Amino acid sequence: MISQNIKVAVDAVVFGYVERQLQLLLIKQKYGSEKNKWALPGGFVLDHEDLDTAVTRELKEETGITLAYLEQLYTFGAVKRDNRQRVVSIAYLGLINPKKFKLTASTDALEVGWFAIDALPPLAFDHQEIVAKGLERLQNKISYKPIGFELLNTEFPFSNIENLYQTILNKPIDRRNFRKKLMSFGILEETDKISKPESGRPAKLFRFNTKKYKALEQKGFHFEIKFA
Amino acid sequence: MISQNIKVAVDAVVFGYVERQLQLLLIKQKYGSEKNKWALPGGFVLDHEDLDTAVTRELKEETGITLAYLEQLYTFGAVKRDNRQRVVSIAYLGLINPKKFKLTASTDALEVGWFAIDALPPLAFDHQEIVAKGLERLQNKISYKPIGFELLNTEFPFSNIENLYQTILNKPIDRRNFRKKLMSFGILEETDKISKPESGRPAKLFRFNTKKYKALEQKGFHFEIKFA
DNA sequence: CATATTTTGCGTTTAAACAACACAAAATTA
DNA sequence: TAATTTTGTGTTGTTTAAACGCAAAATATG
Repeated sequence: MISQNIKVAVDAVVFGYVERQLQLLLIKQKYGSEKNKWALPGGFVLDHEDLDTAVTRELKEETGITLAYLEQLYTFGAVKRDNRQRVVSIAYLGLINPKKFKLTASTDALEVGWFAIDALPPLAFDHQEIVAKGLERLQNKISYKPIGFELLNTEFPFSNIENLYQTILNKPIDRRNFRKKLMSFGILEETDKISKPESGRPAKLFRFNTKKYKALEQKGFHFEIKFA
Repeated sequence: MISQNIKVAVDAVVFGYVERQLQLLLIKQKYGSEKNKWALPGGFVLDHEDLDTAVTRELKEETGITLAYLEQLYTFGAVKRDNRQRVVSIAYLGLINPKKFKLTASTDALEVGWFAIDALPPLAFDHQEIVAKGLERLQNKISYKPIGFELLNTEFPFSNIENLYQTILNKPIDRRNFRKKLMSFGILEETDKISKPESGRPAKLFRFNTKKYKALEQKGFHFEIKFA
């Protein structure tokens, strides 16, 4: 067998959405050459664990969070991306509603925090590039997969999903056409509850019906939202 | 630093298109537990080389081929995907016109060959899964990126690209609508040459204008072909 | 208490894109 | 000379997208 000296790591680009802001989960490095810099949660893969298991474990350890949505993003393997040694990192994209977990820094991390995506601190290694890739994936994917709901409460006023799309895509969309289109899919069900907003008129609460979506998908249905 | 015993490899899912058939490039393993089984070209990454460099090198070494198109596909890292030891493999998707290279097996490969995608031999490791992922990516991507041309000659009759789409998507498409749509983009230019078919009427030869496409893309143009 | 403000919740009209479909002309083969 | 294969256009009805306007329900304001 060949002799090879490459380490394998995983990193997670985890997005949250709070108060009309897209946020990114970061930790402050405790050790290493990039000590005290903010970085993506992640770490080395154990010999006996699968890649997604490794991300899940690291996230739990470093931030206390368990994701609602996780998918492999891209693998970063440039020779000099880490100056200490050769590290190939498999990046994952994760989504979570930040309200569902309290952040708890621990083992490898001094601090943990949510940062507005458009006001990130300087990041360690090539993590800026990884985040860019993650954001790009998210922006593309919400147009053809209903993953945006992972970022919201189970029950939400329609304006929430509408604002979420505008925030993530960073452009205005027509409320009326958006609502018509989304409702036409039949994957949102109306609850009998009403929101109590801080200002303005109360709104019906909706719920994303995962079962219905899966069933439709099975029948060849293809979620897709286009924007003017 | 953590002690870790994982090897990093790359594998290539390389597609070719010949005579209305989608083909896959395979090599017959010379060594190892999967000796004499067919497998994807690939191998271990050297400590000092980037991932895409590694794929390119391995492909050249094992098959003599240099790709026209290459993109990262997905990373496969299940603990037991290789029974000898832990190997994480970054898979790449490649496209080439098989006519452009003569296959030359060498160092690590007993034989090299093109196989019709719907008549593959049993594959080593989890390579079947990797191929499935590659095919899925190809099928999706030709709908929104003009990568199909990488599989054709520089100059080709229109029916070639039309048949290519039907073959890859494995379903019939309406010739008239397809042609109208594709021509409307203005990224195909007509040459003054005429094909000499083996049967039927001669046809104008077209050429994909990469420059024009890149320019349009810059201006926000989005290649997309939908099918009835 | 009346009025302004915010936000919700529809609905219409026009333009563009898609889907479905037919037939004649240019070559080769029989 | 006729049959076969393949090319190369159209047209029309249907669906979807784009661009709009406005009234009602609540809260905030003076």
